[in-house]
Amino acid sequence: MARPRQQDTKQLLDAATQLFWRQGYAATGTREIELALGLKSPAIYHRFHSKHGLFCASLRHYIESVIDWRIRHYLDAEDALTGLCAFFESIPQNAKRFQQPSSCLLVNTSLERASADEEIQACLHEGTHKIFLALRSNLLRLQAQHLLAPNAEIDQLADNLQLQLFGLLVSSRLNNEHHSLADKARHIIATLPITATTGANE
Amino acid sequence: MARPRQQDTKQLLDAATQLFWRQGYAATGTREIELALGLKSPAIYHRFHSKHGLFCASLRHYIESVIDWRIRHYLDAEDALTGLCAFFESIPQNAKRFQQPSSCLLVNTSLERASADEEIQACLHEGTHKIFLALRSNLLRLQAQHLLAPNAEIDQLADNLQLQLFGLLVSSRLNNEHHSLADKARHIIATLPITATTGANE
DNA sequence: TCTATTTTGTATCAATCGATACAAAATAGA
DNA sequence: TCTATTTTGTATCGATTGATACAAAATAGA
Repeated sequence: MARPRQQDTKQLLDAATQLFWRQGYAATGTREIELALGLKSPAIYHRFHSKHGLFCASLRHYIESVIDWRIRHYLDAEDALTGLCAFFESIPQNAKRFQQPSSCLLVNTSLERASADEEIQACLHEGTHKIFLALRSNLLRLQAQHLLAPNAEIDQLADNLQLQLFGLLVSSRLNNEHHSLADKARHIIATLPITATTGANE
Repeated sequence: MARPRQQDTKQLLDAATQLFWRQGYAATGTREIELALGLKSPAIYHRFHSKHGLFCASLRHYIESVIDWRIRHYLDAEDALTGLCAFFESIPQNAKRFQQPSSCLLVNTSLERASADEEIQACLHEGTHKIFLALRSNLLRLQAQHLLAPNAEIDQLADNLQLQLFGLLVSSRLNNEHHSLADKARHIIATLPITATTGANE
């Protein structure tokens, strides 16, 4: 009943997300978006209303693809401890593999837009809360396996792991090599209050 | 021998730094800069050559004013432990006092400009290295006072404290209130490998 | 007082910004 | 085949971007 779309929405959001992730919101112009998406601006505005709308859709897409994948693949992995370690170690690994350290779109956005509107803030809150819950759930599983002290304060610990995660992501964009990213990630894992090591790590 | 300046460079850089700190580089326009500095653009360009030049000067000014002041006032304080605690606690305190959590210009910039030019990268590296050295020096003093385990790996510890500092600054712009900023700061301090408490904290 | 020097404001530049009016293109159902 | 519906491209909008040519303003030294 209508002309078919040349590119489906997923393809478009993949490209837009990459762009915003690398360059930020303000530094990314509409002409550049046209090139990356392979569509002229009227077609883009027809689907997303505005640059702001495209950005919000990209944020949501980032959470549903990148964040959710990382949670499923690492933090929710069958072996909780191995998964948690791999979660942190994947950051220096990715920075090395893809050369260009792209940090995390949520972290980048939260620092770029101090006075961000409510829609963006809601996205950021949703994404970071998902990470917090996944870390928390992972730690609870560790505790159930008696790998974590039974009196450990899981919520505080999860919150602090997220803090260190953010720090690691910031560091990944500074190529401050007094200590390598991998060392930083290793230190985060090494200082976890693990009571015994029956599993994979060390 | 010449017309005197209406505003000295320090005043100008104070204003410009505030602006870039709050809004980032790309989102800050020249008209807005004119208003904040109280000078028309030709006068600004006469002194700083370009927006990029003004930004670099602001970065350096930020390091020499904000960063150096915080190091001197907190990390280099006579009582090393009290100073270190106050250093981390000042972040939630400032976020509360000034309402608008402005994070840190170095952290903001490192995330905004992935492909930043060498001049900016050099500023970022200098600033973050200063912080690292100050943390390291503080920890060495703690160790000399036998407040830290004699076998503690100071360099790794300082690096990790900087990581957590970055995380705290990111969190200060997300008003993620699952745990308050103050709780996060308190947790950082509480997990320091302090061997004894002769001094101020707890 | 006059001149050399520096700082500042007026006015404006081309380029790009985000966004849109409008019509051509491309399909599904009648 | 024709029509209703949706997607896309051409062309372009006014506004704003970073930046500059030029002259007026304001001092110090001669």
